[in-house]
Amino acid sequence: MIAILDCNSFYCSCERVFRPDIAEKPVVVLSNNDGCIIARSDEAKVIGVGMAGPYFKARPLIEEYGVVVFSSNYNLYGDMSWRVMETLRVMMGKENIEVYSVDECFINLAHIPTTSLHEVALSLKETVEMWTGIKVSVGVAPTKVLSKVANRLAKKNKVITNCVLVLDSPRKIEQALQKTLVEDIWGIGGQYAEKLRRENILTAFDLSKKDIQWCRKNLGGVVGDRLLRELRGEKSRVMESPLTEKKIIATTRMFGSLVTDINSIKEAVATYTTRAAEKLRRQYCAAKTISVFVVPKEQDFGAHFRHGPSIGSHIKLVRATSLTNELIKPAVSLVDKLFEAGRSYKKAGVMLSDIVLDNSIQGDLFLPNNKNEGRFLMDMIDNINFSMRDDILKFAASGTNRNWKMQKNFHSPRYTTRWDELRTIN
DNA sequence: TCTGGGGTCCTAGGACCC
DNA sequence: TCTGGGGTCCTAGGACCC
Repeated sequence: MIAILDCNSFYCSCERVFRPDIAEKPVVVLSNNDGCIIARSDEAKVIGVGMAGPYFKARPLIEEYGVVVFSSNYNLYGDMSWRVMETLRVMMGKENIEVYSVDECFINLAHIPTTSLHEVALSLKETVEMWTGIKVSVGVAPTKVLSKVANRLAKKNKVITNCVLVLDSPRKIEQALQKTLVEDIWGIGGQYAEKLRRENILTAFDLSKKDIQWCRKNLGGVVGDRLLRELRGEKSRVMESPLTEKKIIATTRMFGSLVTDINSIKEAVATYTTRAAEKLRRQYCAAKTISVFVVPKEQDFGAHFRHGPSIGSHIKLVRATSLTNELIKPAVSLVDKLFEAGRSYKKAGVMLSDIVLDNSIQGDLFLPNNKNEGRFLMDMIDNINFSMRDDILKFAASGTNRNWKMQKNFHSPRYTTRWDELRTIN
C-alpha cells in the first residue's frame, strides 16, 4: 500500500504557524509580483475567493471580508517543507519517502500489515502536526493514483474522516471512484476532462470500466494506459528514488513593471542566471545548454486572458559548467539576439539543460583542462550569500538599480531562516 | 492598471545512418 | 519510368502536475 501525505493549504498554514492571531481568519497567499492567488485557507474558500485568479479581481471580496493577504515567502515555505519531510523520514525511514512537491509526499507502506494502516496513517498525521504546526491529510490505497483519490476525499470530508482515509477493500475503492469526478483524477486536466465528458464518462468509476485500448488512444498513449491500470488497483507508477537530479533548471520572473530598455533586461537575465547556477551547484551538476526567453507585452488582450508568446533562443556550450561567470556571458549575448528596440517586455527567463553530474564533465580536446576549478570560488560566494544576506556578493552584470524587480507588498518575515527576522514575543 | 514559477513525460516528425 | 527497410537521435510541442 502507498500513502500520500499532503499539507492543507500549505502556504497559508506556514504563515499561520507564526501568526496564531489569524488562525481562524480567512487567509490568502499571492504569487510573485502579487499577481495571482495561489493559496487559500478554508475560510477564504467559503467566502468564494477563487483559485489562481488574479488578485485585483478578488480584491473587493478580500477587502469586504477582511481577508489577510500575504506575498509569497519561499524562504519560509521551503524551510517548513523540509521540517515536514524530515519528520516523515525520521518516522518511516528515508528509503520509504518520495517527496513529490513542496507540500506532498508519497510514503511506501508495503511492510505495514493491513490492519495497522489506519493507525500508522493517523500517527503520521498527528506527529507532523505536533512537530511542525502544519495541518495535513493522508490518503492510503494500493496505488499512487488511488491514494490521491483517497487523500482528496479525506480532505473534502474533514469532519467524518479526520483527514485520514484508507481504501483497503475493493468495495471502498469502488465507492471512492464513484464519488470522484474525472476532472479530479490525478493526471486528468482540462483537455482530457472535456473529452471524457463528451463520451459521457463522468466519474473515475466510469473511466475505470473503459478498455485499455480506448485509453491509450484518447488519453496520451502509455500515459492513459498507466492511469487506467492505477485506477484498477494495478501499480503502474512506482515509488521513485529520492536522489534524482533535475533535468532542467529554470529561473523565470515577471518584471515589477514593463521594461523597455535592453540593459535592464540584461541585468535581469544575469540575475536569473546567477540563481539558476546556484540551484545547479546545489545538486552538484553542470549544464551544457543555456536558453533565454523574453515575453513582450500582449499586443491584443481580447476577452480571455492568455499569456503572450515567449521568444527564446539557446546556446550549446563547448563544455558543461556550473560557474556563474561562464554562464552569464552567453546568457547576456542571447538577450542581444532577442531584444527588439521599441517593444516593452513583461517577463524574462533563463533555463539550464543538458545537465550532467559535475564530476563527470566531458572535457574538450582544445580547451585547457581546468577541472571546474572556479567551483571553489563559487562555493565561497554561495556560502557567504547564504549565511549573510541574499546577494551580498553579486556579479556586476546583475546591476545595481534593478528597477525590474518584482513587487512584494505583503511580505512576512523569514522567521525560520534569518536571525534578524525571528519571531519575537513581547 | 493589475493574471506565477517551477517542473515532468510523451509523441510526432525530420535528419541522418547503413 | 522506376527509388527499401530498418534503426537512432534530436527537437518542438502538447498535455499534465503543484
